[in-house]
Amino acid sequence: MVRVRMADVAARAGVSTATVSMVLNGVNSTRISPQTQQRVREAAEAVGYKPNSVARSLRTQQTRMVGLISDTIATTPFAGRMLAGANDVAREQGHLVVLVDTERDAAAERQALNALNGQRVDAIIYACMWHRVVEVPEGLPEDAVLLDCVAAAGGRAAVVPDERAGGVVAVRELVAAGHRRIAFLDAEERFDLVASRLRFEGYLEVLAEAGIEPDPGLHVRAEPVAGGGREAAQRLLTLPAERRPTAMFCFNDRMAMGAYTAALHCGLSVPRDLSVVGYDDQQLVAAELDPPLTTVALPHYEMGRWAMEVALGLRQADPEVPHLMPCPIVRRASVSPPPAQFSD
Amino acid sequence: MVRVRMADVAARAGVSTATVSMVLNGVNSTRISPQTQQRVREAAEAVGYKPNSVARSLRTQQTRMVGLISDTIATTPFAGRMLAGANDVAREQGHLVVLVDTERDAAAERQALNALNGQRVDAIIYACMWHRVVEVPEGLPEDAVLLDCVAAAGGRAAVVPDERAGGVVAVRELVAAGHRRIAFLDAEERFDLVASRLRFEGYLEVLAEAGIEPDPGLHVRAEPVAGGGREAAQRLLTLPAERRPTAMFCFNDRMAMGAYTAALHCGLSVPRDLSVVGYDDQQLVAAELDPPLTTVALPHYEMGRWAMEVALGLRQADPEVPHLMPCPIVRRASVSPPPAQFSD
DNA sequence: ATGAAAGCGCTAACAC
DNA sequence: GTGTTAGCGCTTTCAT
Repeated sequence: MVRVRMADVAARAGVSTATVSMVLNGVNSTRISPQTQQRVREAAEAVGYKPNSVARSLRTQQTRMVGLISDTIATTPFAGRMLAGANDVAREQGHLVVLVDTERDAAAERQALNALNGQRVDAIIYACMWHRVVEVPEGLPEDAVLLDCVAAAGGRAAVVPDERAGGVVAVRELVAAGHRRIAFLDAEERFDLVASRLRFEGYLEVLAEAGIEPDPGLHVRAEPVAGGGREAAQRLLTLPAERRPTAMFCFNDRMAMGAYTAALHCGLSVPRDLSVVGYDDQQLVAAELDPPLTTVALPHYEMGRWAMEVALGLRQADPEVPHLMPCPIVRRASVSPPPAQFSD
Repeated sequence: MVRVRMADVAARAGVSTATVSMVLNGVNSTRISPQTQQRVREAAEAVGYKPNSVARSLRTQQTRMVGLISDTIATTPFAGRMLAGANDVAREQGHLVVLVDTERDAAAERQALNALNGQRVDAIIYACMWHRVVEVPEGLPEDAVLLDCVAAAGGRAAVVPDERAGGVVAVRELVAAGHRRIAFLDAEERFDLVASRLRFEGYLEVLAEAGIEPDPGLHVRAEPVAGGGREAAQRLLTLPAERRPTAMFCFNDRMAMGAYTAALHCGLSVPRDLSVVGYDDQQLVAAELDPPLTTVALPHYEMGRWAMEVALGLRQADPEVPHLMPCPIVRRASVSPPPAQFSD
């Protein structure tokens, strides 16, 4: 790669580098005659000039790069859409994103921050791959924005899914279909999932508004994977008829997948005998189940965009209150009215 | 952020910036007295000096950043492990990865290349989210490395999964269990998947080595999603007993998921009545099926590492022949010997 | 309407 | 053993 500098363009156009800089950046362009501008552009084209952003950054003190520190891009398939959202905004704004995966290792986080600060990125986003409360690493700049997590200490711009509203919309879907015995297949408490508590609140809220007395026996917990969902659903489905649920709201799509299996094993058909709503809208899963799963989508793409917009100053954020991103329901085919004998 | 420069450290330590530079970079360190070194380090610490990589890059002509251009991080959950592999190597080498998602748009690719070249990244990786033959974008540097794709025109360092060997290992697993009527649930030709042809070759190879005459009726095609797998499996399972397969090798895990459903609907149990092997080892899916799916893993992490190693010059690559990364089989619980009446 | 020149913060050849 | 100095390639103020 032959290196051609601004001086080469200047020489060829018979002007100074200052003029070339102004023309090419469209700065003070009124002050430079159209003819000169034309000449400069032609010269740049002719010599194949490509600006050197490193030099530019050194001079201007901004790099047009934003650092994105994430735990575990590796181990969840959710990362993609978050990165995509952040990346799209960055591109629209002529910025680049520098990605660092720290796998939640404190040393790696420190190293990442150093590297990013060293490269003088214009902003930093600190992302988690699932909704959490985090102790932010020491040295994370004040104006870093948190993506899919909130700071334990507070005081940070942050965006997380509106899990409570998601729980509400999920359970309302079931109530609207006529269900009254609605189970919540929750994650076990040991996983300490903030989403768990919030979605449960949403569940309770809808029962209350529908005048349904919550049945503690319908709030069951298991490991938030298919096996857990299966086992929990199994327990529920072997209950005596009058205590058995006609619908299940599952903590995530994997548990819903397990609920499908349990139903099948009990000779029940979804949604005819049992309605199911999941959470996550997991790629390549929710839509592929049989029947396709009605679920609540985690707004990863939108959160990614939001975080980048705040990072780039395109949008204001209140550091005191995390932004709650709506979780839209995705209607597919796993909900129908309850079997006749259970309707009101 | 107060900016403290090398000159500040030099002043405080009572030495020149050259000395500071040498000490802090460990260059020519023999030539500088231990006392001075000590003094410099203390001064750096005291004033909170953080090197400015931008200035360093300008001077040294290397940025310790590598660009990773990818189509669609957004739409597949496979991206993560590839990024993780690349990222890990980069970190080990003190490099940062600059990620650009172009969504396979030519204009975006051009823009990305410009931006990356402008930032003077030390290397470029061009990644696809599934195995393809691509027309590389004009302007992609000669020494860019291709990840999960090969260049139509050839002549590029590239790494892709060894799909043929993957097909072999999958089908051997079935043959070893005693199966002789093994179906291949393939993707339809219109999807134009290079993996499809290759895995089929592996399938045929194993049949040949086992002395099994391939039955064209057992090579069926469908859309490579759960619905397609289900439908294809359905067709196969309604065949007369003597022509029915006892095992299915599925193009991907989603098709295998569909095959499970079909089996269930026919009152067949996996693996007792039907053995199934998938492909991809899709995260949060293969292991969650019931029974957990035996499948062939796509070596995304390893390919990501390989590409980064080549990009950073840690490893040589022959640009004439793409590197084939092994696809290991992941044994779970979907394979067993065929039902007694079908054994030899 | 354009040019000269001073840096941005660092490294490395050369001097002493 | 350590300092001087000349850039890396660009932007921007100040002169003309």
